[in-house]
Amino acid sequence: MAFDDWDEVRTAYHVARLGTVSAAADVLGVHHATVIRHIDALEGRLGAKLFQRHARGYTATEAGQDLLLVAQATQDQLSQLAGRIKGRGNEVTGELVVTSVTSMSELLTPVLADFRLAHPELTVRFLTGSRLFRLEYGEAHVAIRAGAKPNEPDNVAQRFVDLCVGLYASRDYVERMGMPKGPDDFAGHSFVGLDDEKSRAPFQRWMHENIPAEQIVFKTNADISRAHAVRAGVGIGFLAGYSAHHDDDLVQIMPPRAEWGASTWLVTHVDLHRTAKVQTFLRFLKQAAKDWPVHG
Amino acid sequence: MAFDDWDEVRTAYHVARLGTVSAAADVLGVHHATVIRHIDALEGRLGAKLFQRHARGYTATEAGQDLLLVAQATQDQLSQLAGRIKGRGNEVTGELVVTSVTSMSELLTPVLADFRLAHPELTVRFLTGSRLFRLEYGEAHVAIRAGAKPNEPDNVAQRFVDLCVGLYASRDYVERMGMPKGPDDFAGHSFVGLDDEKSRAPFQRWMHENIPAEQIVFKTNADISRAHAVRAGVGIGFLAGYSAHHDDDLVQIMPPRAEWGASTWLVTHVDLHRTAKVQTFLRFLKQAAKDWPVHG
DNA sequence: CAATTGATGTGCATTTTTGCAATTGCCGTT
DNA sequence: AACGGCAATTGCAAAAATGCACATCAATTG
Repeated sequence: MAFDDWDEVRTAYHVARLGTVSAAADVLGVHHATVIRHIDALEGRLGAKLFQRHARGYTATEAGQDLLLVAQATQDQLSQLAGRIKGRGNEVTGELVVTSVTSMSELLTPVLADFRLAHPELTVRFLTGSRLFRLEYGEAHVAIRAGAKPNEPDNVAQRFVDLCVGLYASRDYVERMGMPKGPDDFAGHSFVGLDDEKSRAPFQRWMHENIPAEQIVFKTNADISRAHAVRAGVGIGFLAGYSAHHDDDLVQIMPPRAEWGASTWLVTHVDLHRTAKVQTFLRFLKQAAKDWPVHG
Repeated sequence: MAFDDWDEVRTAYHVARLGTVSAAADVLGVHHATVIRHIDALEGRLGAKLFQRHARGYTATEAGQDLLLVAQATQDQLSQLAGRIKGRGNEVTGELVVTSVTSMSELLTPVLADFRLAHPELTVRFLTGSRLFRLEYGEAHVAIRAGAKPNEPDNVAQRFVDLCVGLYASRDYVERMGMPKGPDDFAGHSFVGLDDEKSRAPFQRWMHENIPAEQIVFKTNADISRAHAVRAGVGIGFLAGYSAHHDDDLVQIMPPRAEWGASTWLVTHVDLHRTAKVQTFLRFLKQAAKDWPVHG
C-alpha cells in the first residue's frame, strides 16, 4: 500500500488545493520544508508525480487532482465526524444500554419505557439475566448492581435504593398449612429457595443457615420463577417488598428485616459517566425511584 | 479541527477494526506504545473516548464505531486511488494536452484526430495561438517548438522535423507583376511579412535585412493570415513548403533555403516524459511525420 | 535593466516521535 | 488457590521528523 501515511495525503491535499507549498505549510502550521518532504516521500512511494514544480508553486497533475478529490471527501467526512462526536456528548441519542439483575426488571422496565418516550432519538437496550454484563468492556452504559458497593477501578458507583425483602406465602398455602407464628414455628413448612448454593444474597444465606435443607422443597435459579412458585402456593419464600406489598393473594409471613435486604448501586464507567446521555438517564432514574414502594 | 493528524485516525481505525492495540501495531508495523500514544492524543484532542480499555483489548465506543465507518471509507478510497494512479502511468486515458505554434496546426490536427480515434478513452486538447503554453506549469503534456533547441531544465527535447519555407506568390500576382528572376530583381515588388519586429524567425530576419521596409506592404501577426494574404495576391511572402507545394494557385518565387527553415523540437516535461500516454503519442507523431511533405 | 518579491530547495541543530524492555494487571487454566 | 499467558502501560535511549537559516530561481516592478 502506497498510502501508508495519511498525514502525507493530508499535506498533499492542501498543496493541491492551494497551489503552493508555502500556503499549504501556512495552513497546516508547519514549515514549508516539511511539506516538500512529505510530497517527495509520497511521490517516491507512489512512483508517480502528483505535482509539477515550478517557480510559482505546485500544480497538481492528473494524479494530484484525483488525490485532491479523494482527500477532499475525507476531509469533509472527518469534519462531520468531529461534529458528531463532539455533539454526541451533549445529546441524548443513539443507544443507551442498561443492565441489572433480573429481579429489578419489574421496577426498571417502566422507567426505561418512559425514558425512551421522553427521548425519541434514543434506542434502549436492557440486558439482564444469563450473565454479568461488564461496564469495562463497553457492554453497558449503566448498571444497577446489588450488594456491597462495587469498587472496580474506572467505575463510578453511587448509592441507589435499598431493596427490602420479606417472607411471603400465598393465601392458598396459608389456608392449607397454617400461619407460622414466628421463626420457631417453621417446622413442617415448605420453602422456596435459590438453586445457587454459593449465592451471596443475604436473604439466601439466612435461609441456608436457618431453614433445614429438607424443608426447601423448591429451588430455582431465576428470581422470577421463585416469585411464581411462591404465588402458586409451593411454599414460603423471600419476595421483594415492592412486589408483594399490594398483592392480596400473598400473605406476609415475616416482615422485612434490614439484614435480608440489599443496597443497590448505580454504576457507570468513568469514561461515560460525564456524558449527557448517562447523566440525563441517571437523573431520570433517581427521580422515578422516589415513587418506588421499595420500603413496603 | 480535532482531526489534524490523519495518521492517528488511521491508527484508531485499525484498533477499532482489530480490537486490540497489539494487533493494530502489528498491522501498522509500529510498536504497541506508538498506537497507544496515538489513541491517547486523538481522544485528548477530541475530548471524547473512542475506546473502552480493558484487559482483553480495546473496544470501540459509539464514537469509535463511527470513526471506524468513516475511516473504512477513506481506506477504501485511498486504495482505489493508488490503483488508479499506478495504472494511469501505463494507460492512454484521460487528457492529452498538446501545444504548438499556430503554423503547425494544419499538420498536427489530422494526426491528433487519428490519435484520438486510436484511443477512445482519451480526450485531446490542442492549445495554440495567443500565448506560449508552458510545460513546467503543467499546461501541456507535449509541446512542438520551433527554432533552437529548447534547453529549459526539467524539459526533455528531441529533434523533430525540419520545416522548409520558400518564397511564394499567387499565380494572379505573378501575372500582374511579373516573375522576379532572383533576389536582385525584387525592385518594385510587394511583400507580405510578419508584424512582429523582433521575431526571431530566420526567414523574417532575412526579409528584414534584404527587403526594404517600404516594399513590405502587408504585415500580419498570424501565420495563417500571411498565407491568406499571399494566396489573395497581395504580394510575395514566405510560406511553409508543405503548405504551398501542391497548390496550383501558388508560384514558387525562390526555392527553400536551409537558412530560412527552422528545426522543430518535441518537448515534454521530464515528469511526464516516461508515461505511457506521452510515449505512445510521441511514437505515433513521429511515425505520422514520416509522411509529411516537409521538404517540399 | 536592476532590484525586489515570493516561491522552492538543502544542510544542520533541535524537538518530537518512536522503539525497546521491563512492569503491571487481568483472565483462564491447572 | 496458584500459575501461565496475553495485552496494556511506562521510563529511557535511539531514530526520525521538524524547524531554521540560507541559497536559488523566476517573475514582476520601478
